[in-house]
Amino acid sequence: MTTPAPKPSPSDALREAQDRFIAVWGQMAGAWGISRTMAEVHALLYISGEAMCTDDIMDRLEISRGNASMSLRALLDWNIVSRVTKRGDRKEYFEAEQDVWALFRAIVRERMNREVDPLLASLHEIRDMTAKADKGKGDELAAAQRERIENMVAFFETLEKLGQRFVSPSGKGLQFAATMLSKMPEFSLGGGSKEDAR
Amino acid sequence: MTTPAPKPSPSDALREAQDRFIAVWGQMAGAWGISRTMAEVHALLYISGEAMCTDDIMDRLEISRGNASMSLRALLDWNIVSRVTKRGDRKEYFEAEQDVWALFRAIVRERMNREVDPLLASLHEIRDMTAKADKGKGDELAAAQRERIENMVAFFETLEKLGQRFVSPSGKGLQFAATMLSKMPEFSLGGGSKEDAR
DNA sequence: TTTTTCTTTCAATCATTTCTGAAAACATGG
DNA sequence: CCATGTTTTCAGAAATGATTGAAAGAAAAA
Repeated sequence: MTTPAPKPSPSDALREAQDRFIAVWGQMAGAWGISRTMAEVHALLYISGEAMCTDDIMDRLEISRGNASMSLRALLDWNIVSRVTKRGDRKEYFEAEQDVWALFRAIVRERMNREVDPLLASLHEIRDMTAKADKGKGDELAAAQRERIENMVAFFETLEKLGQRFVSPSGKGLQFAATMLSKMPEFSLGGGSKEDAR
Repeated sequence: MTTPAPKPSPSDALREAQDRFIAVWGQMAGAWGISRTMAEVHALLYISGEAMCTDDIMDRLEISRGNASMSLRALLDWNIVSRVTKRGDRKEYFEAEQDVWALFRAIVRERMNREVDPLLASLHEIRDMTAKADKGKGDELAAAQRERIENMVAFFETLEKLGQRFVSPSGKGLQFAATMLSKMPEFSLGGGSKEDAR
């Protein structure tokens, strides 16, 4: 026999739950900024918890070899999935990060690099362009526009720093802070006089 | 003369900066989960700081009337842009929220409603499916899968609560916390023994 | 080296999303 | 009521993005 100890296959109920999970995760693809299939591959690897090879994935998700290969490659780029090799087996296997917080740290890290950093760079340039126009002469419009950009820059600089915190090794600290913050019953800081729920 | 006090038009430099801003913001569209044009319309309204009518926007962005109308409607749905009317003018004008933090609170609010809430609902169902399969008998696979979903659920419940905080009127508090957190030189909480950068 | 097994690439195809433009709907003033 | 100015809708066109499949590339085994 070729498979002396075949991996135990999940019961039907389990597999059905997996399928739901994969579908749901696939729908969120847009939110993570990745393609549907990529998300589905990740979902499969995460929920099954085991290392799978390209063919396993192709079969289970009914996608082409090319698609599977490209999706896996992209997931590797995102540092969300890693390669593993099995002794005496030529194929490559893939497994997903199992720590949920680590997973989201990786996602945040990538999105910071791909989106926030370039945005911030552009915003700085735009601020300089506007500031130049504002130079000296009291141009109402220029001054106001400059302020609007300034505000935007300030926001993203805060976001950037927060992101770095979350992503860095001390990110565990932020994780802790987030958990606390989400659990605390209520708190108020500084200014609020009358607060009304919208 | 029909326009006795025409609005002062921005200098070329200013307008060029606006164009850059619009383009950059348009590229971020994917990140906010809206279409490119929608983002550009918002960018234009934000950076110009003034209320504009549909034709102004069509002309400036070179888009069709239909597109402008649909984008504006969507921006209104997101509570990111509001209608204003000018006395003695039949047209409708639109202006963007100018408070950057309020803008992002609105975005977070929408995304929570559209994405996180449904996801969490599905996740709960999936957890129950898996839990049922795990019922009683000590099925290794089921137990492990159940735990993976449990972790995911826990993460999104934390996210959900954090989001509610940020979005709620007391969100100003979180804004404050975020600003502090991003400025603080360094801090450590709880466990960290040896932390290493990856 | 040659064969075998597995992986990657990419042009063509397919699917989805976005945009247009013209028509319909709506509103206001005469 | 009609005329006029304005906004919305929506079927089809265009653009963009995802997927396939077959061929080329790599790497190990024979």
